[in-house]
Amino acid sequence: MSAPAWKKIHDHVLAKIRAGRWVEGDRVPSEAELCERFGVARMTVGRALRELVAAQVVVRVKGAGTFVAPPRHHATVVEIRSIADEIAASGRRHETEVLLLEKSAADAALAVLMGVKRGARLFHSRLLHRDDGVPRQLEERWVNPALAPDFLAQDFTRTTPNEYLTRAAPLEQVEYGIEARQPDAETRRRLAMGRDEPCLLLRRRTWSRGRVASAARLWHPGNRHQFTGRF
Amino acid sequence: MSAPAWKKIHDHVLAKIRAGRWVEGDRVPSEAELCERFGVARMTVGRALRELVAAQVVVRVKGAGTFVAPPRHHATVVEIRSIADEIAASGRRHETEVLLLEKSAADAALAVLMGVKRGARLFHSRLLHRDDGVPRQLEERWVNPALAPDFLAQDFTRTTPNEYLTRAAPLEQVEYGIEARQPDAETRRRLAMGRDEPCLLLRRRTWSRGRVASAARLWHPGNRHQFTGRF
DNA sequence: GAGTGGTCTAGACCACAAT
DNA sequence: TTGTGGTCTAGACCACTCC
Repeated sequence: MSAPAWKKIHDHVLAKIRAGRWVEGDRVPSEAELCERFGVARMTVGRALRELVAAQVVVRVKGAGTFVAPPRHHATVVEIRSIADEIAASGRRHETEVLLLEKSAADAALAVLMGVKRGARLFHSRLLHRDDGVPRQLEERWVNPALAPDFLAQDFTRTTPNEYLTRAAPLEQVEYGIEARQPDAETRRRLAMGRDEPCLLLRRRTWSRGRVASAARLWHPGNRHQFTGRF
Repeated sequence: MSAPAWKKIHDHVLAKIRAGRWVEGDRVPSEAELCERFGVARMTVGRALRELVAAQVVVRVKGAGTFVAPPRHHATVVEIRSIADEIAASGRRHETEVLLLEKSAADAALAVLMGVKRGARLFHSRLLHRDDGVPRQLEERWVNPALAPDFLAQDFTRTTPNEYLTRAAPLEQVEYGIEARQPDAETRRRLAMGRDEPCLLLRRRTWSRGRVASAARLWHPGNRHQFTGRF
């Protein structure tokens, strides 16, 4: 029925700080003081305070004490799931049309993007994702054959590049950018977009074993797609 | 010099899982087994495993055991910092121009957005953020006076609404959406944008003490702004 | 030197799951 | 019934900070 002792201490300290009774830089009672105040062992108090450190509510300095941390950085964290997951989670039907799946050679720009030599062989795919039949994402992707040799053999109407690459090349690092862009005529046509409608573009590069595994551009119709969430 | 015992156990288990030696659903050795294996007390093993739970690497079931968690959802996580922080972090100069700072009354749409009655009093601001003199963000914001009564008295050339609101109304929940949009003529002019250039729009609502504290629309020129990052 | 946090031990009692 | 994790105690040693 009742909460664990460490949780009570945790909540007690958190409440004081949230209520503004203790503010940034103030010293929080020491472990010894809290032990006496709550009648518990030091390990129990330690656990409570460790959880507050993890939550960035306090900072602890060995030999000095425990202090209220600066108010948390007020950043918005946006989680972008794969289009297939997102559509499936909404209970709608996800379909993929493979527009292109081929070998290609790196031109100057691609060579820089993929970290390979000019003329190096790359895999290249262009997929159209539909949501209950409505175009929702045009995915253009280049893949390093050394890291994902079976890329061209995948059936992307049944799996997604994302899923295959996650299995084939363990993810080490991701770089991304979100922009608003006017699409070219081909993209506009594929996504069935109106004349002045802009695209929401997500660029993403992934690294595996120290090399660029994949570079993708995900184009979304501006009036039919948003990256959303709450927390 | 040497890492704490709990950290060694933590890393040992993590390495096994990362290497694929133990996969989703596999049973991880019990606390008792790890105690013997590493020659430590149970509390020490417990701490190692608790950290792995926090990292969503394992799940623990009382009475049953510790198991490898499903591989983490392969989503892209985008962190959007406040424009002032972002510019300052780049070592450039951030300036704010206050275009508007006033009381207003909620129309039908705003009443729904802010969760107040039609005609209720709201605070309204429109700020232009510049990056070394170049317009980078047009911020339009409505604020619930009950939660941030001193909003109109702030000097937003010195602080930001974000900073003030963080102090005044402790953040409970955030809802956001990112879209690509054509700006209206006024926005295009303020952001010094070209004719066909789209905007990257971030909408955000924040809750405090169970009520909507603030609703904002942050407009960014599509060719001068991206949400970027890597991890 | 006194106070503080970081870590660790060797027990213990409990709730719960599998058998 | 046995094994599991969740919690807790009453000590301990150490490294560090502040005075």
